[in-house]
Parts: sequence; structure tokens; C-alpha cells
Amino acid sequence: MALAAPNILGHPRLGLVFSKRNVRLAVERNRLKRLVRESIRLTQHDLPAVDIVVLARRGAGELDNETLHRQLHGMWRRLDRDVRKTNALNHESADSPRTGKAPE
RNA sequence: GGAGUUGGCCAGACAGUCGCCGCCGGAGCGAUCCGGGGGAGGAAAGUCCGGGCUCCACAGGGCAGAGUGCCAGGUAACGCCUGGGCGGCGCGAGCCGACGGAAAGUGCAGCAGAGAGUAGACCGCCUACGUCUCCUCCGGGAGGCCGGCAAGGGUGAAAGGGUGCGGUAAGAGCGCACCGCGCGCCUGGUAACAGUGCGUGGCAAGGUAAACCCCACUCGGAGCAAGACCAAAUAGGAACCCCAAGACGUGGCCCGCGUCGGGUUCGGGUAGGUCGCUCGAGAGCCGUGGUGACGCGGCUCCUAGAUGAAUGACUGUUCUCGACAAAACCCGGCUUAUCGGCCGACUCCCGCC
Repeated sequence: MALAAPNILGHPRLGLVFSKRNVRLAVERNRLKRLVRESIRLTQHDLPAVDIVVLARRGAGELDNETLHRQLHGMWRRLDRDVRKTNALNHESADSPRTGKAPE
């Protein structure tokens, strides 16, 4: 799961929350963090300027690399789409919602 | 060929591209860039012991508390390791053992059973001694009382050495022989301990000490969030200098009384940062002493150091298709998890020559 909010840095920024409670083994936690970082690294230029916090749900450690990459890629696409949509709305209403939420 | 015991080792490999964290060299005022090289484990785990290191405490001794517990050796130290002893398991190679003390004291133990601890008498055996009754062929016999015994049966996880002979009323280490046991000596061994050794004791009072306890030995506390250094903003403090005028409160007002300033420097200290942080009881090879753990000497090598915490992703080739699992100050152990593979030594069984 990921949470996102616009920032003023001009580029995306990543936060990671992988609790011992949801991912028991240190090996799995490190692997997940590496995969998320790698995914962001490869797609950072296509992402809007938002702060993203990625959280692990219980059982995330059991997914293999290929599945995770696919899911992350899909998540970034939907995030980009949602941000574009809210920006368009903002231009119309000049109002700025603080949080855009990307689904899982 | 099969079954097994034991010691050690490995933990996918190679190439390319893009990344992450240190280090070295170069360029740049700098941000940073370029090049080179390094980057998780045998258990990094559990945090159960031991030590180094750091800070705190400390004249000496005792008590309390905790731990350890056959002997010798190894080690910085250990609850670890090696060798040995004893006991147990296994045909064997081997494996397992908190393995000091129960005649210092206290405590604890369901059921069964007469009795479970200064032992005991249900069944049973005996009637010698003392005494009573009856019978008598006058030798004695039968029965009772008072009693004796613990061999046999029975209970139990466990009932106060075992076997045999003597002995006796019946019995009993009551006596003897052998076996076992205790104690002393001798011999071997550094010792634990062992002995077909010599002598001695009739045998000496169950179990439990991971129950209290006794004996011997060991142990100060806290931990890298230890500890050291640099050091904003804000608030407060100290010293010196400046102004000694003004502001505020009290009051109708003045006097009076109370409170307050500005600057510089310094010290403590928070955020933040730096160090501690990896060259070490270090690794490899060779030699050497030792049964071994291990020690000594020589040569060579430098081998993670992060701080939200770094090893990955993708592609290709290949194999036996990859288990358990991530350093956080360091090291020595123990314990636990683990797909599979390789090497050495040994044991038992079967077959063939």
C-alpha cells in the first residue's frame, strides 16, 4: 500500500515503512526495500513531484520479485494518472486538496 | 554392495548493463564528476555463558547473594575445548552423563502393605526356657498362657548384603567359606582412580542435595543509547563595561518604595554533527613442540563499517536448479534453524577372488 501527497521539491520523494510485525525476517524486509527503491529509481523521471510512503501489508514478504515489480509499476501508473486528474481539477477550482491517495 | 559412526569443507558459477555504501588517486572554490578497488554468515540468529574496551565505585576483612562441581591440561577467560577416570547404552566404530557430600542437621514421598525408617509381624515357623491343664506304659505326649523367630509366602519402585554349610526349639553374620562392601596399608598412576595385592571390620542405620543445607572454588556495577569532542536557535546563569537617564507598578500628585536595561566575553548544555568504528586474543602458507586441545617461530596478506541502516535489478550462458537466514563495538564458546553436495578416517553385515 502507498500514501502520497504533493511536495514542492520538483521531484518525487520516497518513504518506506516495513514493520517487523508485518514482515518478520530481516532478509525479507531488506529485499522489499531494495525492490521498491529500484522501482522508484527506474521510474522517477516519469513520476510527479509527490511524497510517497510505501507500507508493507502482512504477507508482502511472500511475494516474488516479478510480482512485486508488476504491482509497483501498476501503482506508479495509477498514481501518475490520479495526480494529473487532481491537477486538472485544481486548475478549474483553484482549490488544493492536500492528499491524493493511490490505491494498492 | 548394503547399513552405520566420526572429523573437516562448500553454501550456485561466469559475463554484460544500470544502481547503493565506504576507501584510494585525480579534477574543481564548491556542489560534484572521472578512474581504480572493496562490500554480510556458518550460523550474521537466540542473547545463554566468558573476555577485551569504556565509564562509575573501591583501605582491608567478613556476611549475604549468584554461579560452578570426577581428575589433569589448554586458554585472555569460560558453564567452552582436549586427554584421562568412573557409570550407563550399543555386536562394534562410537555415543551419553550438574559425575562432591545422605553416620552434621532439617524436610519430603500417592497407592498397596503388618511394617517406608531409633524398622516391622498379616499368613507362617517354633514351644527350648517359665507356668497351667489333661493323658501316661512314668520314658514322655497333647493343648493353652507368657513368649521366641524373620527362613518361606504375600505388598510395593524400594523391605536392613548374596550363595552354601554349620548351628538352633525355630531362626538370625550367630559362626565359617567364597563373592560383594567399608576402612587402613602397599603397588601403579601427576591426579581422578585402579589392583588376582596384604590386613582388618560381621556389614555400620533405604531414596531424594536441578529440596533446604554442608564443603571447595569463582564472581564489584553498568553497558557503544558505553564514553569523548565540536556546537546553533531559544531560555536562563556568571564576570566586566556602558547608562546612571528612562520605562512600568503603587498613589489624585510630588517625594518615597518595588521591578526592569544595553553591550562584550565566558562556562554548562539542547537540536545537529564528529570520533569511538575496525590492524585484530586477525587470516593464509610453511616449519616446529605436544597423544590432543593448543603453543612457538618465519614469510605473506589487509579482508564490510552502514546509521532508516548499503550487496540489488534486468539480460544471457551454464549446472546437480540453490536450504536456513542479514553485520550494528569487537572477539572466544554454547544452543537452535538448515535443501543439498564434496573430502578423510573408522565399524558391522553380505557376496566374490
